Amino acid sequence: MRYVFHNLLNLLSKCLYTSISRGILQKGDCVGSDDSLGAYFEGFLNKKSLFKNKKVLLSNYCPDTIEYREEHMRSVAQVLAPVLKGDKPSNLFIYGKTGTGKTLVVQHTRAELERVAQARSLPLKFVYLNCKLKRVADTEYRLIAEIARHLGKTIPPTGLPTDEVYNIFYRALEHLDYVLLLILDEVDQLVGKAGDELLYNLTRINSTLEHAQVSLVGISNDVRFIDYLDPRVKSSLSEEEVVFSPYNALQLQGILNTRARLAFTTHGVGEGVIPKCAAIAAREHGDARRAIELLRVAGELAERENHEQVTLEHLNSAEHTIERDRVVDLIKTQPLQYQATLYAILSLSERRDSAIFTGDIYDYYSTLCAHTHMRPLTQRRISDILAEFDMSGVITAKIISKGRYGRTREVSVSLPQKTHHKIKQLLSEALNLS
DNA sequence: CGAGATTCATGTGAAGTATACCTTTAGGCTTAA
DNA sequence: AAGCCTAAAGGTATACTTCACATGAATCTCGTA
Repeated sequence: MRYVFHNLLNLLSKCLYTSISRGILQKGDCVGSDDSLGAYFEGFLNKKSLFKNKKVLLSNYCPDTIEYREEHMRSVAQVLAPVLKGDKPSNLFIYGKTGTGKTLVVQHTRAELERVAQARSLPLKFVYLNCKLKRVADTEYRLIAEIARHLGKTIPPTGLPTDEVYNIFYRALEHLDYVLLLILDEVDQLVGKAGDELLYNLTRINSTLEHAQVSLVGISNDVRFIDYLDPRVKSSLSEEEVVFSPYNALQLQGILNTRARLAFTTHGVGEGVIPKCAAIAAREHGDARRAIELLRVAGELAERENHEQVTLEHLNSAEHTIERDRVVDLIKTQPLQYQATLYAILSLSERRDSAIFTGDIYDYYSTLCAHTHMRPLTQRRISDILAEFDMSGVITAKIISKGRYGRTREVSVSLPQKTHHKIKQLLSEALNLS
């Protein structure tokens, strides 16, 4: 009971936070005294909005048709279709860089299947999980527990033996008597942390189940990921494969145009904004999600400044805001010790131009801990934390040997200067530094 | 001069520990017959 | 006697620590030309 409550609280604070970072509530938005507040709201309501329908530009929006992905849709649908006849479809594996429409295509197919299945009351159940989410689905126990929760079981966050969780999961499945389609987004992250035994277990489930059937849909950003797997897992997981290639600038433009038409008022978007937006995203390996986000943030900026149109300037400032928001989101949710480590790295990196090594970071971190009366973690642990930051892309760490002078990680921050400052400030607040 | 040994600072794996949480069980208390 | 509550016992996952060994190129050493 207590942890249910806890989860709820967590969820609430997350919601609040995301609305702030998305610019729905702006920290600086408050106006003068209470008297003027009413007037402000009136004005806000009367103000003509640039947006016709902003939802279209949010990252969780699912369009009716997905442009330039018809073939992929068809392949995915082909693989999953047998589910409608109550057969177990082949396991499916999907690769592609971020923002190439993988998740979108899968979600879309899933929604369609669900619709058809519901209309004919077919025994079909989907579970979609993003394995990257920290403290949700990043270990074997948590993943299985999370799936079981989707099947209507309550599982404590810790305390049960893992086999027991498996058993609960099996029983829930048998009970359901369904075909279960398990969609694991960003599996590479999971396997990196929890090993591939977990996937092996999942692929083997069917042989122990009598009534229910499970099919896996794995989604990965890393194309080489499949090579690291145990051959047994590899062969059964990728019975079918679909590869998503990045969008080119022209396609991005097409996508943006469609969305913009839905989202903005007729003359809401200025000349050349969309091509520029597409160009920026194409430069970053054709990430459509970013392109759309960019457009949205630019629109929000324009609106806040009471502009009639989104202009190129808005686009430019949006580019900075976005990168920051992404990293801020990531960092805000990190545990305190991680934040302290990152703060140490940032401080060191602005203090000097030469490379930073693990030892320096640890020294700085230690004094930082002494300052804030935190119990410092050991160097061993910091080493692991650095490796994790490297994985998530906030820093770049390369293990180098300095010969006589030992072996270490050569760390550099992969953030633009402007972001760098903001983040550091944010961290110093979080750490209660003055 | 060059091959091999040495060295340093830290990477990395394995095992151990603390903490938070779970279920089960046993004992004590209350209640109703 | 049955039912309920509580605390203790016994168990697990996770984050972290401790211990011990692995790494790999710059540097040192020493034999040789």
